[in-house]
Amino acid sequence: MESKPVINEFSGIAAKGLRNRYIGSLSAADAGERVSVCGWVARVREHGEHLVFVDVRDYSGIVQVVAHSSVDLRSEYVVQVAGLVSERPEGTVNPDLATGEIELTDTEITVLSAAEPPPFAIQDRVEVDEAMRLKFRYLDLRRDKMQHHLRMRARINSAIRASMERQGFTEIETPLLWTPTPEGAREFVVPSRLHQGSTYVLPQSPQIAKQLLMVAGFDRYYQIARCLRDEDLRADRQFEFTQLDLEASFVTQRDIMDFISDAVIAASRAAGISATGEVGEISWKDAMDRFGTDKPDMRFGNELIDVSAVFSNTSVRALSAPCLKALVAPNPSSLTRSKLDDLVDRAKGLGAKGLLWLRAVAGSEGLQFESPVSKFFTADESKSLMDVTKVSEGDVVLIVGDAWEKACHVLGQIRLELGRSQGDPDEFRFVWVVDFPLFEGVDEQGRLISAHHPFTMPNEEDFSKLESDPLSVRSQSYDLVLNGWELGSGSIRIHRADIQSKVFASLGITEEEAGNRFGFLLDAFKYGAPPHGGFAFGIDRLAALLVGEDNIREVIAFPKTQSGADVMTGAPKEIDTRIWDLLGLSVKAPKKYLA
RNA sequence: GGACCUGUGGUGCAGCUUGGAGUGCACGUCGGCCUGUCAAGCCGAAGGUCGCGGGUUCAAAUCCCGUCAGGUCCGCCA
Repeated sequence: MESKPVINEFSGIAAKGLRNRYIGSLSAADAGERVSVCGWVARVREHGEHLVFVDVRDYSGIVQVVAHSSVDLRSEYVVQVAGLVSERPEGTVNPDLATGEIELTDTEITVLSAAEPPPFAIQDRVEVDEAMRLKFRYLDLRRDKMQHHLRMRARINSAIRASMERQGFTEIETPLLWTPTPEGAREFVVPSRLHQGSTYVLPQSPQIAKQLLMVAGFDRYYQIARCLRDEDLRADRQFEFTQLDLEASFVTQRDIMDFISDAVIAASRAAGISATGEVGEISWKDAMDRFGTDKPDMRFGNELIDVSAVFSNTSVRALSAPCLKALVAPNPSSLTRSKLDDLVDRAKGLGAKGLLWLRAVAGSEGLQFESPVSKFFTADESKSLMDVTKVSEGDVVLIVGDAWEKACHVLGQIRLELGRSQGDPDEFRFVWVVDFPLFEGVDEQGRLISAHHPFTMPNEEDFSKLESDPLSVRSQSYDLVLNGWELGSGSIRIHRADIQSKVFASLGITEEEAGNRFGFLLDAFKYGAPPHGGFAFGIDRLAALLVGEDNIREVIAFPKTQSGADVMTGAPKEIDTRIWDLLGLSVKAPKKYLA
């Protein structure tokens, strides 16, 4: 994508010291003025010793500097150039350059710092291996694209802060050295020197701290917070990430959703995206039914269709399943036999027993299905399948039969795979996913598992089912999704001891266990806890999507590789035995040296 | 823990299917020429542990096994 420089409004006056202008601010209107700029040599074009062009770059732009004697300048030298802004001679204007109407003449060039040839060209158009980019991140970041992305991210942050402040939120910092909680994601452990054998952990989120702030009476708290999770990395996941974290008291779910919607729309505007429209809304059940995922990409259709009823009396074994989901594939002509076989493998890889495909072709008696299984269909089944899927000639229908959630999930993944190219990269479809189940299932010991966390308030209409039918209880929790990426989630919290006890009981958490794990929070709730709820969304993800990237590394200055290494610093590194001693720890032989 | 893709002068790539001398392209670097270029142009030169280790073979960048690094995904993760 094209990256335009993000020039802060005050650029023009901010230039001081060794320069009085930013390069991108120069234009024909400045002709005749002597200016001083600083930057890096982007390119030297020497036409003999009497005419040399030097392109000098700062983050805001590039300008052509003219010299009439040989210069000892190479790429990436850091220079200060004093010169006269001059309109270019007739016929030499460069329309591809923002400063293409002018050049600096009568110049005095000072080398502030010489530079070795860089290991790769500092140009957007040069693709560089990821490991190389990360090893020389300071050079990678010098490129226009990365300059643009990080400066845009700063603007997004700023817009989010402004939105929060406008809505009456107070920014409060919470500890990085937190207490271990035997919950969910793996925590980064920080051994204590003063309390040997004990540790702090780095927070996975400020969840508990912000609820305590509610008890404390800070009724609208927010923080742009670093969070850390020791889980395997992905394109949208780093160990460290940044969230807009907020919590508010005396509010409903709707209030929280409005606060957040305001912030993300403001962030989008800051990123130059105006056409976001309203934030949509869909229930979790609908999202699963129609898109096969709780984070639907709603930029394109091809929704899943329930065809269970069509084959309720089928003799085909593959179709005898609790739930049958169908998808009319986009671009059916591209689905060759081998592509279809790949899809079958993909479906199996996702845990499905199989994937049936049927192609609608013109036959002697109108449209008919062509497929390895279609001959086992009754005429009624064929007809009814055509009706419900609304196929026309050439279409391919894909069917997965399984338990409801599995069938939805598998076909939802296939939908994404086939439809991804249909999503308009310039469209931003924010959507709230609401009415999540309170429990996502049961563990090996038959205990219910929290879908969000154990303080999530059940939907009031479902209170009565907590004991009788807990899996059908909906929670007051909500996710924000953008173009198929989960940006974040939140919930209204339980602030009443009686409801909390019931939920703990459902989760198989005893009073004693609850006390051990969350004692200080439960204690706090005894002293007057306001009804409260909150939300947190990933700014890395939001920023990546808003600048058109599909990997959050592109909006993080110094990210880790997928194996969690920093190839620039070499972290993580083994440390000296003395440091372990100081912490009262010893280390077994590193795993890689064990047989 | 698992699946797949990638690794070849400083950079990006081709070569690998079907083994035959480190072969090729573009950029960069170094030297020379060049007074209006802007991814300047022209001429010339230097630059290689084909990620690493092992195997097969008369012969391996190429085939096989292992391993390391980077990436995408599953598991994991809100």
